[in-house]
Amino acid sequence: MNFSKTTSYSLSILSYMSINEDTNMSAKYLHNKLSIPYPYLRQVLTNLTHKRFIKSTRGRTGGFTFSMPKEKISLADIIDITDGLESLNICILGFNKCPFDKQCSMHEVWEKTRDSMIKVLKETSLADLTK
Amino acid sequence: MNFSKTTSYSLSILSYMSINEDTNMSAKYLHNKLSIPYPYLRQVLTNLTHKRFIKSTRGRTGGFTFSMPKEKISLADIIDITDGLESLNICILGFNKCPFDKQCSMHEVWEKTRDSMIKVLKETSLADLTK
DNA sequence: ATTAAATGCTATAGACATGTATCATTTATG
DNA sequence: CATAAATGATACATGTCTATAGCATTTAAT
Ligand code: FES
Ligand code: FES
Repeated sequence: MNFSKTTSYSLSILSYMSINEDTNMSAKYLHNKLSIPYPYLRQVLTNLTHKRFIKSTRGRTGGFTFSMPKEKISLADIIDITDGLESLNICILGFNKCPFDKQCSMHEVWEKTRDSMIKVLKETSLADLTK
Repeated sequence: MNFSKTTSYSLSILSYMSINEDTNMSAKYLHNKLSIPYPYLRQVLTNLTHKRFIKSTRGRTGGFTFSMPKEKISLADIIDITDGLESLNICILGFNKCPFDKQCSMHEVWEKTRDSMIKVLKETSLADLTK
């Protein structure tokens, strides 16, 4: 499993932005705050804009703001932009199919974990993070 | 986190071999049984030999056998050959450092999980897998 | 002896995720 | 209007993990 950088960056960005919902933040500003490589950050911001989580303003004082209430954005929603929660539906030891007929030795503990994680991801909104 | 292919293959190979501890198995045979790409499998087998988990016999009827009792090989030992258990010591959401002062929202559930997983990996030996 | 079939060794190729660069367009400011 | 500073869009570079290839060496079988 494990989430891609793009997903991590998306989470960082939106989490950080949710601190000040109504403030317009530029890519440059976010770059300084979050230490994400500037050109990569730009890409991710564009992507988040396309996916309608945030909206952009162009021009000299341009930047990004939320385009929907942060209560309505769950961490799962953000992960679904790129990796998707399905990326958790794999054998943690990396077997596509167990060499035995039964499940691998990590299956039980991993299955429980996965369920807990998905639950948390679905139930946690950006608004919750700042509480 | 998540384990590399090399680690998965190592686990598959040794798990499979542990079914018949005293049988000499060739790379070709294992390739047919485990569907691991032959040249990659060769690499991994060489590596496992260097690390003394198995020993090789060269020549026409050559192959690989365990060089230590399978009761003494834990899954953690195998993972330590390549990725190491330390690969689990990361933020599951991919933050190197939380953008907030506090831990990320997945921290608690992930920490518990990680502990459980490490426990299982350390306590499970190859011998246990065939019970 | 010769051949076939195995491992030892190591260099090279490919695929994919990550990161960079460039130019066009928009808009506030003076 | 001219400039500066922002986003839009997209192509390119880099790095890393995964996979392949090739030749040398060893040994059993004929
Ligand atoms: S078979 Fe490995 S986690 Fe389910
Ligand atoms: S800070 Fe994310 S798992 Fe600990």
